Amino acid sequence: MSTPTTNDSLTQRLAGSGLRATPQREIVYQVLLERRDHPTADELFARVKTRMPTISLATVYNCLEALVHCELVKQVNFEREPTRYCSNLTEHAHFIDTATGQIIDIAMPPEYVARLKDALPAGFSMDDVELNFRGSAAASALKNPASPPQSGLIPA
Amino acid sequence: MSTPTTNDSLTQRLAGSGLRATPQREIVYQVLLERRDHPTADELFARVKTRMPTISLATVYNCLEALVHCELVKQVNFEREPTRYCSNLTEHAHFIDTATGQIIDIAMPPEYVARLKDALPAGFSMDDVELNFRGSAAASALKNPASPPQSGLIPA
DNA sequence: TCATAGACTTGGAATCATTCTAAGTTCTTC
DNA sequence: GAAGAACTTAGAATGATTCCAAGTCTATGA
Repeated sequence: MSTPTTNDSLTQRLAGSGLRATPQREIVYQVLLERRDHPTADELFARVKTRMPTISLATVYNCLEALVHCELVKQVNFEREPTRYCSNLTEHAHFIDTATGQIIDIAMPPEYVARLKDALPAGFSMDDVELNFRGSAAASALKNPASPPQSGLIPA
Repeated sequence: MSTPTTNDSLTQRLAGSGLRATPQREIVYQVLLERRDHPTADELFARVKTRMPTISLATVYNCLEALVHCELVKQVNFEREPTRYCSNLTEHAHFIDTATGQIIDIAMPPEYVARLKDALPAGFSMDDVELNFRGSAAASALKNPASPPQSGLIPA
């Protein structure tokens, strides 16, 4: 069972960049949406293969490139680890739990981003921010990151 | 002509981690201090070789590892580009000028870091932040980043 | 409906930053 | 000054990602 709405918007988005909606691209996107962790291309490849055993790793990379190109997916990098892929398109920071390696999205409301931007010295105009926290998250926060925001950032 | 103060502190710092101050480590550190851009291991290798032609790339990596270990140098990563090395130990953000690729340090005063920390939702305790801006910097800012801070961040 | 061209997929080779390895060199210490 | 540890070195190995060449699919238009 597929989700026509999602697939339609996928098709449209791809078409908007002059790209086609192929079964491979649909599955890769679908699988990425299903678990909102931050898989690497390799992990995604393993997940996708269970449903489409003939797909190749090169194709997973190609599909991800297409999805990134039409802005349905974002790439996330920490240190020099393998690139991770993220289907959360809202503006957000990342919290990396150093104990578990788990990556948690932390929503950044527009005011917060604006505040970051305002903090830049004169002469700098930014069009993108990247904010990564590293530390330890309470088990409750890891499982159910829904505590109320304190002053700007919102658990996602 | 060497800077005894710097070398002494280098020796002490290394000793503190049970490491020796070798000529290779001294030169690599020296070269890193001389130009406060953010060179890659390869770029650093090229600069160091002019003074010590026999040094190997592996040694440059080893020296950098030692310097990072004893916290005299920090590693900086953007996307999946080669790791860059930074001798600025004060807390700072990075601004990447998308036109030139130039990386500019933007000092983050302790209050600013505290503010970032406070913004985290309950249940998260951070011990490290990474803040990267991407955009375009005025030529004046690139050459002489000394304009007064507006609301928290300070050009470094 | 069929031919054609362009877009996609695929497996394997190539790339490139970084790490590993094994051998030789240099300190330290006793 | 000998033994052992710490370092350096060149080159091989690794691993994520990209490239390449060949084959397959799909939209178009005669």
